[in-house]
Amino acid sequence: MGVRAQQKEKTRRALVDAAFNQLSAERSFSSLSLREVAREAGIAPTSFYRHFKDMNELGLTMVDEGGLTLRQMMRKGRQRAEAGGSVIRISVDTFMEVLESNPNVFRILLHERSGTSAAFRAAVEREIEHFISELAHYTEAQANRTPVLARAQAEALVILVFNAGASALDSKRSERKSLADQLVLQLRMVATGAEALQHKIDNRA
Amino acid sequence: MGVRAQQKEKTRRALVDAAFNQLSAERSFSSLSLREVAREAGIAPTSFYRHFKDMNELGLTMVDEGGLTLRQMMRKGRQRAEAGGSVIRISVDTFMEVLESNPNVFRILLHERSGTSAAFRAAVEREIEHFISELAHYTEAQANRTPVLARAQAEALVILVFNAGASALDSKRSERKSLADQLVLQLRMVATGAEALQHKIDNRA
DNA sequence: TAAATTAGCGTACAATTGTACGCTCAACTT
DNA sequence: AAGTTGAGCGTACAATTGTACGCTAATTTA
Repeated sequence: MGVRAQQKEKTRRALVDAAFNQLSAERSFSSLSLREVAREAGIAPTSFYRHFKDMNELGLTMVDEGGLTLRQMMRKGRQRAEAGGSVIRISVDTFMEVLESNPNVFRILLHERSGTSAAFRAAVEREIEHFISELAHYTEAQANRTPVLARAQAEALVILVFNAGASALDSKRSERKSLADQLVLQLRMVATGAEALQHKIDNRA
Repeated sequence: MGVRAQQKEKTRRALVDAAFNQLSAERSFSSLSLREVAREAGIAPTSFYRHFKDMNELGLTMVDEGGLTLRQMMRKGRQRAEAGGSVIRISVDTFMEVLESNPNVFRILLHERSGTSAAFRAAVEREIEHFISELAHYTEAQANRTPVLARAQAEALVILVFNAGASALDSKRSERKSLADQLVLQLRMVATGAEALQHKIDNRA
């Protein structure tokens, strides 16, 4: 890569990083301004357009990147689980760790999921869909579920995890432990229920 | 109530209604401007302050009102259920109807739940808490659950319903049916799972 | 009836925003 | 070596925003 392209990439990263940096519990993506982001990235407002068509394009990039980051971290966690132990427990724990180290990555997904841009909502949904189908395939094979059931179960699990994540963002570390416990209980509930429903179907056949 | 107070109340309503009106899939509360709301309500921007300290106060009012509306409609639906039939199925159906007739009421709750104002998030959480505890008490009595279990179950149910509501807002009517079916399946999953976990506890004792 | 209150208005202002336009100059291509 | 490209800049402008301030006129209170 030439010197020029390298520098451009660097600036682009600075923009993305600046935007992620400005996210917080009090600041959503849609409240960021092009000028502020450019300022923090150290370039003139108008130079922003050399990298993104508009703020939306930046945002969608962030969603994609964020989803990828999250999935990678969760996958790493799952490898840890293969050494033995409850998959549910370990997954919840890694999730909570990810949340702690990358709150803004999770924040943008969480917020834009119910945001005002259809494109954003779709992008987030796509990311979540990755989680769901990964999980669905896992349970379909592992627990011998009907595809429909596996899908419904996986979706429920992911939703519950995301929801707990949202609560966790708003709570002190001391409260997070019981939050995680409650989440584990709920996930077991779903897993057990799916198991039972599956048996009912199997016996009927 | 005097003529004066009556007129004031009327204007206040106009403001709240105007704000609800301006909500849409593309427009969240935080993107509304004081001026626009005042314009639609037919008053001067500065007159807004005669009714609310600022936009936040308006928004919190809307969340409270919205939560109340939702609960009332759901309660009405539950009465219908008492005539017989699956509680889950009927609740899901009424929920979907509520969603169709009052999308913006649901929208503000959904959006501000993961919004940028701690006060808003807390207000929404309070409203959701109403749903959860109502439901928890119901199952605790009805199905003889441990309080902890009843609580976890109720929370899971509500979360899943809310989540499906969010999806429903984004889908055409034709897709809503299968969405409702999937939701029912998930709710049964949780109910069945809770039942099983409860038995496990009971037998251990 | 006289005095006090107050909903609503109009004017005004400082901030901030997105972005159009044209320039520069370093990097790249031929 | 000569010519082209394009990242980044500075200036400029029109919109829109929240809100301070003081007035009017109708209702309420005394």
